[in-house]
Order: sequence, then structure tokens, then C-alpha cells
Amino acid sequence: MGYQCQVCKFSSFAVSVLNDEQMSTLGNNCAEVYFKKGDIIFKQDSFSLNIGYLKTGLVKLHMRGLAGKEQIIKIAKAPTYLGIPTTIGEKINQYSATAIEDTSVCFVNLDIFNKLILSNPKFSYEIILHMCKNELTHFRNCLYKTQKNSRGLVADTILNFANNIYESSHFFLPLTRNEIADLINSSRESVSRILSEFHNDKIIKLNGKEIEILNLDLLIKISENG
DNA sequence: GCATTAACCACAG
DNA sequence: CTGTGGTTAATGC
Repeated sequence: MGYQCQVCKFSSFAVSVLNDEQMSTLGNNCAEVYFKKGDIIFKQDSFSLNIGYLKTGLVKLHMRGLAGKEQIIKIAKAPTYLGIPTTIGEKINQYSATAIEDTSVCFVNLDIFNKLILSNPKFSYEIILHMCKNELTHFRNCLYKTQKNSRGLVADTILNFANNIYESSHFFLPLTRNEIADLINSSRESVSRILSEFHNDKIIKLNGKEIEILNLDLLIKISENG
């Protein structure tokens, strides 16, 4: 008894390209798991032979570095794959994934995933396309982190949540100030100060974790000039 | 020199 | 977990 991937409304772009047989192979070899906000989905330094497919929810990918310093690599929004690089590239996880909202993930065995890649070029192409876009985003972020100042990076973070993650100018931050600092290589104090500053300057309306963008043009300017 | 930026510390809600 | 104030160090006119 497996899952009916073909009727799952969260089916990925790549899965839609599978034939019936491949689809049922996938359905018979995956398991859906639910995670609460704060739950660890997979952990750095542990062994894994699964690819995750994030069906719903929001996840942070993070890596513990020197002196235990935590760095958030990215915020992953459903639908997307989780852990393709670390599962295919290494047997031991190179980073962790933690739910920052209630989340559901389908785990697919790596062997099955590899068989799909080897047997279906369209599927492989979709995966490559996905990973290329991902890598370009990381190159850009890498550049920004080096070249922008903290204000610009905080502005970027707000814009990312508004434009890409929540698709609304009014949302609740799923991260603490400390986590935002871990995301942009800053300190919790700086993030706190910059957010208050944006609030006082009427660029955003800030109430704890609640953010409403009041002056989008200015925010974009800060992002571009910062 | 003087200004800016931001990290680190401490302490208070 | 946050917000602020003081301090300190680096960098750039």
C-alpha cells in the first residue's frame, strides 16, 4: 500500500513528467511525515538515504560551523525538494533542516530517486533545472552577503518574505531576531535595532513578529543601496 | 581627526 | 526572546 502521488495536489513539477509505472513506484516507496514548528526534519552529521519532498510548510536549512556558530543557509518554501545535494553528494548530512512552520514531507528512498533520474530524462532535466535556479540564487546571496551592509540585508530579508514566501506585504516573521542574524551574518542586536529603525522611519509597521510594509519603494532603495 | 558601521557586553523587561 | 545603551574596533573620508 503506497501513496497516490498522481492525485497529490502538491505534486512537484518534476513528478508530473513520470509515466504511470514510475509514478506508482514512487508512490509505493515514499512515506509522508508531519512535522510541528521547531521539529528537526533531518540533522547535520547524521546518516541519510532519503530525499525529502516538502509538500507544505516552511523549513530552514542550517549548518553548524566553527565554534558551533549557526548559519541559516536558506528558507525553503513548499513545494520543493529537501536535501538533494547532501543526500546524493554525501552519505552524511552536511546540513540540517528544521520546520519553522507546521510542515509535511514525503521521504523517498535514494535508490528509487536515482532510478527515476536514470530512467526518465525529462524528470532528470526538471531536477537539474531546479538545482540550477537554486545555485544561481545562492551565488547572488553570496555576493549580497559580502557586498551589502546590514540594513540592506535586513531589507532583503523582509522583501523575500513578502514577495517570495508569503506573497503579501503583511506577514508574521517565522524567525526570531537571532535567526535573522544567523541568516544574514549579523548579530541579534543589530537586527533588532535595524527593525526598530525601519519602524520609526515608517518604512514598516512592526509589532513583535508582525510586519507590514508601509513604504515599499524606500525598502527597495535600502535593499539596492545597502 | 571625525563619522559610520557593527560587534560584543550587560542589563531590563 | 527583545530592546537599548555603552564600549570598542575597523574603515573611510
